[in-house]
Amino acid sequence: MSPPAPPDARPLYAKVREQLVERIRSGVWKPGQLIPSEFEIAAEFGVSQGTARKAIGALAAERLVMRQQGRGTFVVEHTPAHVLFRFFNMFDAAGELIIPDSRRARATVAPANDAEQMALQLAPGAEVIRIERVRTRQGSPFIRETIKLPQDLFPDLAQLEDLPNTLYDLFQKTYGILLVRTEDRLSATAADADTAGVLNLTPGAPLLRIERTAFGLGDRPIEWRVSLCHLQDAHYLART
Amino acid sequence: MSPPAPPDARPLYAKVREQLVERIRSGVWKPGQLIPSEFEIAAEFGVSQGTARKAIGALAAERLVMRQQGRGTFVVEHTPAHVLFRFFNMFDAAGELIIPDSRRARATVAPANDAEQMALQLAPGAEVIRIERVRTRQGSPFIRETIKLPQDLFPDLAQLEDLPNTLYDLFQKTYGILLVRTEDRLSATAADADTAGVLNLTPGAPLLRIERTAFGLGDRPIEWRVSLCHLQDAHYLART
DNA sequence: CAGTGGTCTAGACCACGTG
DNA sequence: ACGTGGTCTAGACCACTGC
Repeated sequence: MSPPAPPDARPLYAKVREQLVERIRSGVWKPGQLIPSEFEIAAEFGVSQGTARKAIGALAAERLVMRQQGRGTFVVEHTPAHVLFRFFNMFDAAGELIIPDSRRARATVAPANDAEQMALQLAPGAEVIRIERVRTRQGSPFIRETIKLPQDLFPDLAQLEDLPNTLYDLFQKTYGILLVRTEDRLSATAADADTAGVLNLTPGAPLLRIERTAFGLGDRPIEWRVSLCHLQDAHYLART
Repeated sequence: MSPPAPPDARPLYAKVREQLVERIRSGVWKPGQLIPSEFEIAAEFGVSQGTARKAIGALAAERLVMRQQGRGTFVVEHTPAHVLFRFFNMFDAAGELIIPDSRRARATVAPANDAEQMALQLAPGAEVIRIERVRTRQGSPFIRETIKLPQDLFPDLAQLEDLPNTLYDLFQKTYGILLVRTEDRLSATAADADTAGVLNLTPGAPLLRIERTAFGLGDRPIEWRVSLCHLQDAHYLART
Protein backbone atom coordinates (compact mmCIF):
# COMPACT_ATOMS: atom_id res chain seq x y z
CA MET A 1 0.00 0.00 0.00
CA SER A 2 2.81 2.39 0.79
CA PRO A 3 3.96 4.48 -2.19
CA PRO A 4 7.37 3.71 -3.68
CA ALA A 5 10.19 5.43 -1.89
CA PRO A 6 10.27 9.07 -2.95
CA PRO A 7 13.38 9.98 -4.96
CA ASP A 8 14.66 12.31 -2.23
CA ALA A 9 15.36 9.65 0.35
CA ARG A 10 18.23 11.48 2.05
CA PRO A 11 18.01 12.04 5.78
CA LEU A 12 16.36 15.22 6.97
CA TYR A 13 19.47 16.54 8.65
CA ALA A 14 21.39 16.14 5.39
CA LYS A 15 18.90 18.37 3.60
CA VAL A 16 19.08 20.97 6.36
CA ARG A 17 22.88 20.78 6.24
CA GLU A 18 22.84 21.41 2.51
CA GLN A 19 20.75 24.53 2.94
CA LEU A 20 23.12 25.81 5.60
CA VAL A 21 26.12 25.14 3.35
CA GLU A 22 24.40 27.12 0.60
CA ARG A 23 24.05 30.09 2.93
CA ILE A 24 27.77 30.03 3.62
CA ARG A 25 28.68 29.51 -0.02
CA SER A 26 26.46 32.32 -1.22
CA GLY A 27 27.70 34.70 1.44
CA VAL A 28 24.37 35.13 3.22
CA TRP A 29 26.34 34.16 6.29
CA LYS A 30 29.75 35.79 6.16
CA PRO A 31 33.13 34.68 7.58
CA GLY A 32 33.24 35.10 11.34
CA GLN A 33 29.52 35.76 11.57
CA LEU A 34 27.32 34.30 14.31
CA ILE A 35 24.67 32.02 12.80
CA PRO A 36 21.23 31.46 14.36
CA SER A 37 20.88 29.17 17.36
CA GLU A 38 19.90 25.53 17.06
CA PHE A 39 16.34 26.35 18.12
CA GLU A 40 16.00 29.13 15.56
CA ILE A 41 17.26 26.92 12.76
CA ALA A 42 15.01 24.10 13.92
CA ALA A 43 11.99 26.42 13.87
CA GLU A 44 12.86 27.85 10.48
CA PHE A 45 13.16 24.45 8.80
CA GLY A 46 10.34 22.88 10.77
CA VAL A 47 12.47 20.17 12.36
CA SER A 48 13.32 19.29 15.92
CA GLN A 49 16.24 20.87 17.75
CA GLY A 50 18.04 17.50 17.65
CA THR A 51 17.90 17.39 13.87
CA ALA A 52 19.10 20.98 13.53
CA ARG A 53 21.88 20.09 15.94
CA LYS A 54 22.97 17.16 13.82
CA ALA A 55 23.03 19.32 10.68
CA ILE A 56 25.15 21.95 12.41
CA GLY A 57 27.36 19.19 13.83
CA ALA A 58 28.04 17.99 10.30
CA LEU A 59 29.16 21.51 9.34
CA ALA A 60 31.40 21.62 12.40
CA ALA A 61 32.94 18.26 11.41
CA GLU A 62 33.71 19.71 7.96
CA ARG A 63 35.13 22.77 9.72
CA LEU A 64 32.80 25.15 7.93
CA VAL A 65 31.65 26.50 11.31
CA MET A 66 33.08 26.66 14.82
CA ARG A 67 30.89 26.03 17.85
CA GLN A 68 31.54 27.69 21.20
CA GLN A 69 29.56 26.61 24.20
CA GLY A 70 27.69 29.51 25.72
CA ARG A 71 28.42 31.83 22.79
CA GLY A 72 27.03 30.32 19.63
CA THR A 73 28.12 28.95 16.25
CA PHE A 74 30.27 31.03 13.88
CA VAL A 75 31.15 30.71 10.22
CA VAL A 76 34.82 29.77 9.99
CA GLU A 77 37.07 32.74 9.23
CA HIS A 78 40.28 32.08 7.33
CA THR A 79 42.61 34.52 9.01
CA PRO A 80 46.31 34.28 8.10
CA ALA A 81 47.07 32.63 11.45
CA HIS A 82 44.26 30.11 11.02
CA VAL A 83 45.31 29.31 7.46
CA LEU A 84 48.91 28.67 8.48
CA PHE A 85 47.84 26.47 11.37
CA ARG A 86 45.43 24.43 9.29
CA PHE A 87 47.03 24.20 5.84
CA PHE A 88 50.76 24.80 6.27
CA ASN A 89 52.21 21.59 7.60
CA MET A 90 55.88 22.49 8.03
CA PHE A 91 57.55 22.20 11.41
CA ASP A 92 61.09 22.72 12.62
CA ALA A 93 63.19 20.22 14.55
CA ALA A 94 61.68 21.41 17.85
CA GLY A 95 58.19 20.73 16.55
CA GLU A 96 57.32 24.43 16.18
CA LEU A 97 55.23 25.59 13.23
CA ILE A 98 57.36 27.39 10.65
CA ILE A 99 56.13 30.87 9.78
CA PRO A 100 57.14 31.61 6.19
CA ASP A 101 57.40 34.95 4.45
CA SER A 102 56.60 35.48 0.81
CA ARG A 103 58.76 37.23 -1.74
CA ARG A 104 58.82 38.06 -5.42
CA ALA A 105 55.29 36.92 -6.21
CA ARG A 106 54.45 37.27 -9.89
CA ALA A 107 51.05 36.57 -11.44
CA THR A 108 50.18 36.07 -15.11
CA VAL A 109 47.10 34.92 -17.03
CA ALA A 110 47.14 32.42 -19.89
CA PRO A 111 45.03 29.69 -21.47
CA ALA A 112 45.33 26.50 -19.45
CA ASN A 113 47.71 23.85 -20.73
CA ASP A 114 46.72 20.19 -20.62
CA ALA A 115 48.09 19.54 -17.15
CA GLU A 116 46.37 22.59 -15.70
CA GLN A 117 43.10 21.77 -17.43
CA MET A 118 43.23 18.27 -15.99
CA ALA A 119 44.26 19.25 -12.47
CA LEU A 120 41.67 22.00 -12.13
CA GLN A 121 38.97 20.21 -14.15
CA LEU A 122 38.59 23.15 -16.51
CA ALA A 123 36.60 23.43 -19.72
CA PRO A 124 38.72 23.54 -22.90
CA GLY A 125 39.97 27.04 -23.56
CA ALA A 126 39.53 28.23 -19.97
CA GLU A 127 42.20 30.55 -18.60
CA VAL A 128 44.36 30.12 -15.53
CA ILE A 129 46.22 32.51 -13.29
CA ARG A 130 49.81 31.43 -12.74
CA ILE A 131 51.66 32.66 -9.68
CA GLU A 132 55.33 32.08 -9.08
CA ARG A 133 56.82 32.93 -5.76
CA VAL A 134 59.63 32.22 -3.35
CA ARG A 135 59.02 31.83 0.35
CA THR A 136 61.62 32.66 2.92
CA ARG A 137 62.33 31.50 6.43
CA GLN A 138 64.30 33.83 8.66
CA GLY A 139 65.26 35.82 5.61
CA SER A 140 66.61 33.01 3.44
CA PRO A 141 64.66 31.38 0.60
CA PHE A 142 63.53 27.81 1.23
CA ILE A 143 60.47 27.19 -0.96
CA ARG A 144 59.94 27.87 -4.63
CA GLU A 145 56.41 27.30 -5.82
CA THR A 146 54.05 27.78 -8.72
CA ILE A 147 50.33 28.18 -8.12
CA LYS A 148 47.58 27.77 -10.69
CA LEU A 149 44.03 29.10 -10.22
CA PRO A 150 40.95 29.10 -12.47
CA GLN A 151 40.82 32.65 -13.81
CA ASP A 152 37.03 32.93 -13.75
CA LEU A 153 36.87 32.41 -9.99
CA PHE A 154 39.38 35.17 -9.26
CA PRO A 155 38.67 38.14 -11.51
CA ASP A 156 41.42 40.75 -11.39
CA LEU A 157 43.53 38.82 -8.90
CA ALA A 158 46.35 38.81 -11.43
CA GLN A 159 46.25 42.61 -11.43
CA LEU A 160 46.88 42.96 -7.71
CA GLU A 161 50.11 44.78 -6.90
CA ASP A 162 51.07 42.81 -3.83
CA LEU A 163 49.87 39.32 -3.14
CA PRO A 164 49.57 38.53 0.57
CA ASN A 165 51.73 35.95 2.29
CA THR A 166 48.77 33.64 2.86
CA LEU A 167 46.45 33.36 -0.13
CA TYR A 168 43.61 31.32 1.34
CA ASP A 169 42.28 34.13 3.50
CA LEU A 170 42.28 36.34 0.39
CA PHE A 171 40.30 33.64 -1.42
CA GLN A 172 37.62 33.70 1.26
CA LYS A 173 37.47 37.39 2.07
CA THR A 174 37.81 38.87 -1.39
CA TYR A 175 36.47 36.17 -3.67
CA GLY A 176 34.10 34.30 -1.38
CA ILE A 177 35.80 30.96 -1.99
CA LEU A 178 36.22 28.74 1.04
CA LEU A 179 38.71 25.90 0.91
CA VAL A 180 37.63 22.78 2.72
CA ARG A 181 40.20 20.11 1.88
CA THR A 182 43.63 19.56 0.37
CA GLU A 183 45.43 16.61 -1.16
CA ASP A 184 49.23 16.78 -1.01
CA ARG A 185 51.34 14.39 -3.07
CA LEU A 186 54.90 14.30 -1.75
CA SER A 187 58.07 13.06 -3.37
CA ALA A 188 61.78 13.84 -3.48
CA THR A 189 63.57 15.44 -6.39
CA ALA A 190 66.96 16.91 -7.25
CA ALA A 191 67.30 20.68 -7.62
CA ASP A 192 67.77 21.77 -11.23
CA ALA A 193 70.19 24.60 -12.01
CA ASP A 194 67.50 27.27 -12.07
CA THR A 195 65.88 26.25 -8.78
CA ALA A 196 69.26 25.80 -7.16
CA GLY A 197 70.05 29.39 -8.04
CA VAL A 198 66.78 30.69 -6.62
CA LEU A 199 67.13 28.73 -3.39
CA ASN A 200 70.86 29.28 -3.07
CA LEU A 201 71.82 25.61 -3.33
CA THR A 202 74.11 23.44 -5.36
CA PRO A 203 72.37 21.77 -8.30
CA GLY A 204 71.32 18.22 -7.50
CA ALA A 205 70.52 18.99 -3.87
CA PRO A 206 67.55 16.92 -2.64
CA LEU A 207 64.27 18.82 -2.41
CA LEU A 208 60.88 17.87 -1.04
CA ARG A 209 58.35 18.26 -3.82
CA ILE A 210 54.77 18.88 -2.76
CA GLU A 211 52.03 18.86 -5.35
CA ARG A 212 48.83 20.15 -3.80
CA THR A 213 45.27 20.24 -5.03
CA ALA A 214 42.97 22.32 -2.84
CA PHE A 215 39.21 21.81 -2.99
CA GLY A 216 36.35 24.19 -2.25
CA LEU A 217 32.70 23.60 -1.44
CA GLY A 218 31.20 20.83 -3.54
CA ASP A 219 34.68 19.32 -3.90
CA ARG A 220 35.53 21.63 -6.76
CA PRO A 221 39.31 21.90 -7.34
CA ILE A 222 40.32 25.52 -6.71
CA GLU A 223 44.08 25.54 -6.59
CA TRP A 224 46.91 23.47 -8.03
CA ARG A 225 50.27 24.15 -6.46
CA VAL A 226 53.73 22.65 -6.84
CA SER A 227 56.22 23.52 -4.11
CA LEU A 228 59.92 22.65 -4.08
CA CYS A 229 61.15 22.83 -0.51
CA HIS A 230 64.60 22.89 0.99
CA LEU A 231 63.85 21.92 4.57
CA GLN A 232 66.96 22.35 6.67
CA ASP A 233 66.24 20.42 9.89
CA ALA A 234 62.54 20.71 9.25
CA HIS A 235 59.79 18.46 7.95
CA TYR A 236 56.28 18.17 6.60
CA LEU A 237 53.93 16.64 9.17
CA ALA A 238 51.15 14.26 8.10
CA ARG A 239 48.84 13.06 10.83
CA THR A 240 47.00 9.75 10.77
CA MET B 1 23.75 24.61 49.16
CA SER B 2 24.61 22.37 46.25
CA PRO B 3 27.75 20.32 46.78
CA PRO B 4 30.82 21.25 44.74
CA ALA B 5 30.88 19.59 41.34
CA PRO B 6 31.91 15.95 41.75
CA PRO B 7 35.42 15.24 40.47
CA ASP B 8 34.19 12.94 37.69
CA ALA B 9 32.37 15.54 35.65
CA ARG B 10 32.90 13.82 32.31
CA PRO B 11 29.86 13.10 30.18
CA LEU B 12 28.16 9.77 30.63
CA TYR B 13 28.81 8.62 27.08
CA ALA B 14 32.53 9.27 27.60
CA LYS B 15 32.58 6.93 30.59
CA VAL B 16 30.72 4.25 28.66
CA ARG B 17 33.12 4.73 25.73
CA GLU B 18 36.08 4.23 28.04
CA GLN B 19 34.68 0.94 29.31
CA LEU B 20 34.13 -0.24 25.75
CA VAL B 21 37.70 0.72 24.80
CA GLU B 22 38.95 -1.29 27.75
CA ARG B 23 37.12 -4.36 26.50
CA ILE B 24 38.85 -4.06 23.15
CA ARG B 25 42.24 -3.32 24.70
CA SER B 26 42.04 -6.26 27.08
CA GLY B 27 40.88 -8.64 24.37
CA VAL B 28 37.45 -9.39 25.88
CA TRP B 29 36.19 -8.35 22.47
CA LYS B 30 38.50 -9.72 19.79
CA PRO B 31 39.37 -8.43 16.31
CA GLY B 32 36.49 -8.94 13.89
CA GLN B 33 34.06 -9.89 16.66
CA LEU B 34 30.47 -8.68 16.75
CA ILE B 35 29.85 -6.57 19.84
CA PRO B 36 26.47 -6.32 21.62
CA SER B 37 23.74 -4.16 20.14
CA GLU B 38 23.11 -0.60 21.22
CA PHE B 39 20.17 -1.70 23.34
CA GLU B 40 22.17 -4.41 25.10
CA ILE B 41 25.00 -2.02 25.89
CA ALA B 42 22.51 0.58 27.06
CA ALA B 43 20.85 -1.93 29.39
CA GLU B 44 24.16 -3.19 30.74
CA PHE B 45 25.41 0.27 31.68
CA GLY B 46 22.02 1.57 32.73
CA VAL B 47 21.89 4.37 30.17
CA SER B 48 19.55 5.18 27.33
CA GLN B 49 20.02 3.77 23.85
CA GLY B 50 20.95 7.26 22.63
CA THR B 51 23.83 7.49 25.07
CA ALA B 52 25.09 4.00 24.20
CA ARG B 53 24.83 5.00 20.56
CA LYS B 54 26.96 8.09 21.13
CA ALA B 55 29.63 6.05 22.94
CA ILE B 56 29.76 3.53 20.09
CA GLY B 57 29.80 6.38 17.59
CA ALA B 58 32.91 7.75 19.28
CA LEU B 59 34.60 4.37 18.86
CA ALA B 60 33.58 4.31 15.20
CA ALA B 61 35.05 7.81 14.72
CA GLU B 62 38.34 6.53 16.18
CA ARG B 63 38.04 3.53 13.86
CA LEU B 64 38.20 1.04 16.71
CA VAL B 65 34.92 -0.49 15.48
CA MET B 66 33.05 -0.65 12.19
CA ARG B 67 29.27 -0.27 12.06
CA GLN B 68 27.16 -1.98 9.43
CA GLN B 69 23.52 -1.18 9.20
CA GLY B 70 21.38 -4.27 9.55
CA ARG B 71 24.31 -6.42 10.73
CA GLY B 72 25.83 -4.92 13.83
CA THR B 73 29.04 -3.37 15.12
CA PHE B 74 32.38 -5.19 14.82
CA VAL B 75 35.79 -4.69 16.39
CA VAL B 76 38.16 -3.48 13.67
CA GLU B 77 40.35 -6.25 12.26
CA HIS B 78 43.76 -5.28 10.93
CA THR B 79 44.07 -7.58 7.95
CA PRO B 80 47.03 -7.04 5.62
CA ALA B 81 44.74 -5.45 3.02
CA HIS B 82 43.17 -3.13 5.60
CA VAL B 83 46.55 -2.14 7.00
CA LEU B 84 47.91 -1.26 3.56
CA PHE B 85 44.83 0.74 2.71
CA ARG B 86 44.82 2.67 5.96
CA PHE B 87 48.49 3.13 6.84
CA PHE B 88 50.48 2.78 3.61
CA ASN B 89 50.10 6.05 1.77
CA MET B 90 52.10 5.43 -1.41
CA PHE B 91 50.45 5.71 -4.80
CA ASP B 92 51.71 5.42 -8.35
CA ALA B 93 51.29 7.99 -11.11
CA ALA B 94 47.87 6.61 -11.99
CA GLY B 95 46.68 7.06 -8.41
CA GLU B 96 46.71 3.32 -7.64
CA LEU B 97 47.84 2.10 -4.22
CA ILE B 98 51.31 0.56 -4.36
CA ILE B 99 51.50 -2.97 -2.99
CA PRO B 100 54.99 -3.50 -1.60
CA ASP B 101 56.78 -6.73 -0.85
CA SER B 102 59.18 -7.22 2.00
CA ARG B 103 62.65 -8.70 1.81
CA ARG B 104 65.65 -9.38 3.96
CA ALA B 105 64.06 -8.48 7.28
CA ARG B 106 66.44 -8.77 10.21
CA ALA B 107 65.48 -8.27 13.87
CA THR B 108 67.79 -7.72 16.85
CA VAL B 109 67.30 -6.75 20.49
CA ALA B 110 69.39 -4.15 22.32
CA PRO B 111 69.13 -1.54 25.07
CA ALA B 112 67.48 1.60 23.71
CA ASN B 113 69.76 4.43 22.73
CA ASP B 114 68.80 8.02 23.58
CA ALA B 115 66.87 8.66 20.39
CA GLU B 116 64.90 5.43 20.72
CA GLN B 117 64.17 6.06 24.38
CA MET B 118 62.87 9.52 23.53
CA ALA B 119 60.81 8.50 20.51
CA LEU B 120 59.16 5.53 22.23
CA GLN B 121 58.96 7.18 25.67
CA LEU B 122 60.79 4.30 27.30
CA ALA B 123 62.12 3.99 30.83
CA PRO B 124 65.92 4.16 31.14
CA GLY B 125 67.46 0.78 30.43
CA ALA B 126 64.47 -0.57 28.51
CA GLU B 127 65.19 -2.72 25.49
CA VAL B 128 64.09 -2.23 21.90
CA ILE B 129 63.64 -4.54 18.96
CA ARG B 130 65.36 -3.21 15.84
CA ILE B 131 64.19 -4.39 12.47
CA GLU B 132 65.92 -3.56 9.22
CA ARG B 133 64.30 -4.42 5.97
CA VAL B 134 64.09 -3.59 2.32
CA ARG B 135 60.78 -3.37 0.53
CA THR B 136 60.42 -4.11 -3.14
CA ARG B 137 58.02 -3.03 -5.82
CA GLN B 138 57.67 -5.27 -8.83
CA GLY B 139 60.79 -7.06 -7.75
CA SER B 140 63.11 -4.08 -7.39
CA PRO B 141 64.02 -2.51 -4.03
CA PHE B 142 62.54 0.95 -3.40
CA ILE B 143 62.33 1.41 0.38
CA ARG B 144 64.95 0.81 3.02
CA GLU B 145 63.66 1.16 6.55
CA THR B 146 64.53 0.60 10.17
CA ILE B 147 61.80 -0.09 12.71
CA LYS B 148 62.09 0.18 16.50
CA LEU B 149 59.64 -1.43 18.94
CA PRO B 150 59.52 -1.60 22.73
CA GLN B 151 60.75 -5.09 23.52
CA ASP B 152 58.41 -5.66 26.44
CA LEU B 153 55.31 -5.30 24.27
CA PHE B 154 56.49 -7.86 21.75
CA PRO B 155 58.05 -10.81 23.59
CA ASP B 156 59.85 -13.20 21.24
CA LEU B 157 59.02 -11.20 18.12
CA ALA B 158 62.76 -10.89 17.47
CA GLN B 159 63.00 -14.69 17.40
CA LEU B 160 60.48 -15.10 14.58
CA GLU B 161 61.96 -16.68 11.49
CA ASP B 162 59.99 -14.76 8.91
CA LEU B 163 58.43 -11.40 9.55
CA PRO B 164 55.28 -10.76 7.53
CA ASN B 165 55.07 -8.07 4.89
CA THR B 166 52.63 -6.04 6.95
CA LEU B 167 53.51 -5.83 10.63
CA TYR B 168 50.47 -4.07 12.04
CA ASP B 169 48.16 -7.05 11.64
CA LEU B 170 50.76 -9.14 13.48
CA PHE B 171 50.76 -6.52 16.25
CA GLN B 172 47.01 -6.88 16.69
CA LYS B 173 46.56 -10.61 16.18
CA THR B 174 49.60 -11.95 18.00
CA TYR B 175 50.39 -9.27 20.56
CA GLY B 176 46.98 -7.66 21.08
CA ILE B 177 48.27 -4.19 20.25
CA LEU B 178 45.96 -2.05 18.13
CA LEU B 179 47.40 0.98 16.35
CA VAL B 180 45.07 3.94 16.21
CA ARG B 181 47.09 6.82 14.81
CA THR B 182 50.36 7.69 13.07
CA GLU B 183 52.45 10.82 12.71
CA ASP B 184 54.66 10.94 9.62
CA ARG B 185 57.41 13.55 9.32
CA LEU B 186 58.55 13.85 5.72
CA SER B 187 61.68 15.39 4.27
CA ALA B 188 64.10 14.91 1.39
CA THR B 189 67.61 13.56 1.72
CA ALA B 190 70.47 12.38 -0.47
CA ALA B 191 71.28 8.66 -0.65
CA ASP B 192 74.50 7.75 1.16
CA ALA B 193 76.79 5.15 -0.36
CA ASP B 194 75.39 2.29 1.70
CA THR B 195 71.74 3.05 0.98
CA ALA B 196 72.51 3.69 -2.66
CA GLY B 197 73.96 0.20 -2.87
CA VAL B 198 70.93 -1.39 -1.23
CA LEU B 199 68.45 0.47 -3.42
CA ASN B 200 70.54 0.18 -6.57
CA LEU B 201 71.03 3.93 -7.02
CA THR B 202 73.88 6.35 -7.50
CA PRO B 203 75.02 7.99 -4.25
CA GLY B 204 73.46 11.42 -3.80
CA ALA B 205 70.17 10.46 -5.44
CA PRO B 206 67.22 12.25 -3.79
CA LEU B 207 65.17 10.08 -1.42
CA LEU B 208 61.94 10.73 0.43
CA ARG B 209 62.60 10.25 4.13
CA ILE B 210 59.60 9.32 6.26
CA GLU B 211 59.95 9.23 10.02
CA ARG B 212 56.88 7.65 11.52
CA THR B 213 55.66 7.33 15.08
CA ALA B 214 52.68 5.00 15.46
CA PHE B 215 50.46 5.22 18.53
CA GLY B 216 48.30 2.62 20.23
CA LEU B 217 45.39 2.89 22.63
CA GLY B 218 45.90 5.61 25.19
CA ASP B 219 48.22 7.39 22.74
CA ARG B 220 51.16 5.27 23.74
CA PRO B 221 53.94 5.30 21.12
CA ILE B 222 54.34 1.75 19.80
CA GLU B 223 56.56 2.00 16.78
CA TRP B 224 59.27 4.32 15.52
CA ARG B 225 60.15 3.85 11.88
CA VAL B 226 62.46 5.63 9.46
CA SER B 227 61.92 4.86 5.79
CA LEU B 228 64.10 6.00 2.90
CA CYS B 229 62.07 5.79 -0.28
CA HIS B 230 63.01 5.93 -3.93
CA LEU B 231 59.67 6.72 -5.52
CA GLN B 232 59.97 6.45 -9.26
CA ASP B 233 56.87 8.23 -10.62
CA ALA B 234 55.09 7.66 -7.32
CA HIS B 235 54.25 9.73 -4.29
CA TYR B 236 53.13 9.81 -0.68
CA LEU B 237 49.56 11.06 -0.37
CA ALA B 238 48.52 13.26 2.57
CA ARG B 239 44.87 14.20 2.75
CA THR B 240 43.72 17.44 4.37
C1' DC C 1 20.18 36.39 34.79
C1' DA C 2 19.18 35.01 29.98
C1' DG C 3 20.76 32.57 26.08
C1' DT C 4 23.82 29.37 23.96
C1' DG C 5 25.67 24.82 22.91
C1' DG C 6 26.21 20.07 25.28
C1' DT C 7 24.18 16.05 27.43
C1' DC C 8 20.59 12.72 28.39
C1' DT C 9 16.24 10.41 28.15
C1' DA C 10 12.26 7.72 26.14
C1' DG C 11 10.03 6.41 22.55
C1' DA C 12 8.88 5.98 17.53
C1' DC C 13 9.73 4.67 12.93
C1' DC C 14 12.86 3.64 8.84
C1' DA C 15 16.48 1.05 6.00
C1' DC C 16 19.11 -2.71 5.69
C1' DG C 17 20.94 -7.53 5.99
C1' DT C 18 20.05 -12.20 7.39
C1' DG C 19 17.61 -16.37 7.97
C1' DA D 1 9.91 -11.85 10.09
C1' DC D 2 13.37 -10.31 12.88
C1' DG D 3 17.14 -7.69 14.74
C1' DT D 4 20.46 -4.33 13.65
C1' DG D 5 22.08 0.38 13.13
C1' DG D 6 20.14 5.08 11.40
C1' DT D 7 16.90 8.87 11.86
C1' DC D 8 13.70 11.86 14.22
C1' DT D 9 11.06 13.85 17.88
C1' DA D 10 9.99 16.30 22.36
C1' DG D 11 11.38 17.64 26.38
C1' DA D 12 14.59 18.13 30.35
C1' DC D 13 18.64 19.67 32.59
C1' DC D 14 23.64 21.11 32.68
C1' DA D 15 27.81 24.17 31.68
C1' DC D 16 29.48 28.04 29.89
C1' DT D 17 29.45 33.06 28.27
C1' DG D 18 28.28 37.66 28.53
C1' DC D 19 25.39 41.33 30.15
